Parts: sequence; structure tokens; C-alpha cells
Amino acid sequence: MDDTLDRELTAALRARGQRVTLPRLLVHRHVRRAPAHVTPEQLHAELPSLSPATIYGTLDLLDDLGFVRRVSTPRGGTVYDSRVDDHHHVICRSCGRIEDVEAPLETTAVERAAGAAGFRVDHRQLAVYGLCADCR
Amino acid sequence: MDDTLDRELTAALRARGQRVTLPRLLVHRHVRRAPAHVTPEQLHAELPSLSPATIYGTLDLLDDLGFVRRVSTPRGGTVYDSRVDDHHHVICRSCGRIEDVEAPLETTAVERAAGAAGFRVDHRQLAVYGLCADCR
DNA sequence: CTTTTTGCAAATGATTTGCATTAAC
DNA sequence: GTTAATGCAAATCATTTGCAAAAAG
Repeated sequence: MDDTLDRELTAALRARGQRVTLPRLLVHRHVRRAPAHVTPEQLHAELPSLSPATIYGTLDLLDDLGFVRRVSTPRGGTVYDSRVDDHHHVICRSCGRIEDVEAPLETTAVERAAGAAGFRVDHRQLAVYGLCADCR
Repeated sequence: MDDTLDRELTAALRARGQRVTLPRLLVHRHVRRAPAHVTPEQLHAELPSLSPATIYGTLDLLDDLGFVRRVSTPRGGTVYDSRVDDHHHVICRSCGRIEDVEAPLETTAVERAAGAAGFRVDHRQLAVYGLCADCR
């Protein structure tokens, strides 16, 4: 079951001339098998043999490779999302809770404008803010 | 010229039974007169008489009051935007640069889904990620 | 006069750095 | 063997806290 994931990462790393290491395989498996969003801290708890520096660096790398998506939350936290398909986030302004939202979104107009400003766009992310049921 | 801004803030504070203080007036003027996005650090440089704690607290307050919009950037930074109208952001994944994007966006489907999940939504923010002209 | 707001300085928390060691290729 | 990746510990950065002093109503 890990095999498929491992092979994907291996191929991507080779393609960029980077090395396939155990820490990278481990972080990759854990993030992508996680049921939901994962924080670097959680990963470190699950993989205590890896140093924080390695966790952070590897998550960065995976984000670069397009396997995960970094999501910055208002209160300074960072969360990694293994879902790369088209979906969005609702974030509670009070408790910081993040949930996925399943809904279509037309971003072509925005992307075209971004392109006109000189950007090569590769990700779009809609965050909707408010108060969750518990916080009101 | 400050008078209009001051009056707006004063009214909003009174409405919530909060006090009108010089630090609040100053931060409010500076953020809302700023040509673009402002960081707490920049504000502290412009208003050295105010302590960081006050700057952060006041920005939080202004965000609550709806006068500014807090924007979290990937690399852990926070930026405040005095534009409250409908617009979006392009963020460079390499240098962190943020620019406004003028373009329409239909978010009703997403908001409806968020509402169904129990959230009372009050802000929507699309961030489009990529590399800016300089970074490629 | 009472209560909120401020400033200060220290604490916190997340992320990054430098450098010697280890592991990939 | 060479070079990139790791672990460790210390450093850095933004943001928050506790508390006494100052200012608002």
C-alpha cells in the first residue's frame, strides 16, 4: 500500500535529481495517508525520529513537488493538506478550526488578471472566514 | 482629512462601548491611508511611540470592526489590507510578494456549503499562488 | 472615581540556521 | 568517493502575556 505512494515520490525526486531518503518517504506517507489536515507538530509526534528541521524542510519540498498544499491559518499556524483536487476551506476566526468545503469555483477571471500582472499561477485557494457552530 | 477617518472609527468604537484613544486613532489612520498592504512591523516603524503589543491588539480590533482585512502569507507573515471591497491576491511562492488582483469571483456555492457546515461566513478571500515575473 | 487601555519586558511558539555527521548515489 | 540530506542545539522571528502605570469616560 505504501508502494504506490513511495513510487510516486521516488519518480518525482529522481526527475529533479534529488535523493530518495527514508525521512522523505516517511513524511510523504504520513501526510498523504492522513485523514485530514496535518500540522508539522503532529507529524513530529508521529515520527519522533525525525528532527523538526527535517519535517519542515520535507514538507516544503513536498509542497514544491505538488504532493501537498500548504495552508496558512490566521493565527499563525500552518497546516498541510494532502488533497490537491479542487476544494476549499472554511476557517473559524475564533478557534482556528479548518474544514474542507466541497463546491465549485470559477477562477479563470482572477487567474487571467494574475497572469497579466506577470505571475505564472499554479495554485488557487479560497478561504472563507467566519465563526463555526461551536464559537457562536 | 483625518477627520473623516477619525469620525468613522470613533462611531464604531462608541457603538461597541469601547474607548477612543490616541493609539487607536493613529493606527487606524496609518493603515487606512497606506497605499498598499502593511505589516505590523512597518506600522511600528512609522509609529515608534506605540508598543508592539498595542499595534497588534489594535490591528486585531480594526479587523474585528471590519475596517481592515488580515491576510496571512505563506511564510508566516501577516499583512493588513485596508481595501475591504471585493478583490483578491496573487502571492509569489518564492519571494512572498503580494499583489491585488482586480477580478470578479462567484463564491455563493462555496458560501452555501460553508453555511451548511454550520459556519456563519463574513469574509471570503481567494489567494492565487505562483511565481512572479522577477522570480522566474 | 472606575475601568479600560497602554507600555514595558519577559515569555512563548513556530520555524530556521550552522555545522558536524550520515547516508545516497 | 562525492555531494546532498540529516540531526542537533542554538538562534531568530513574529506574536502574546502579565502586570503596574496612565488615560478615558
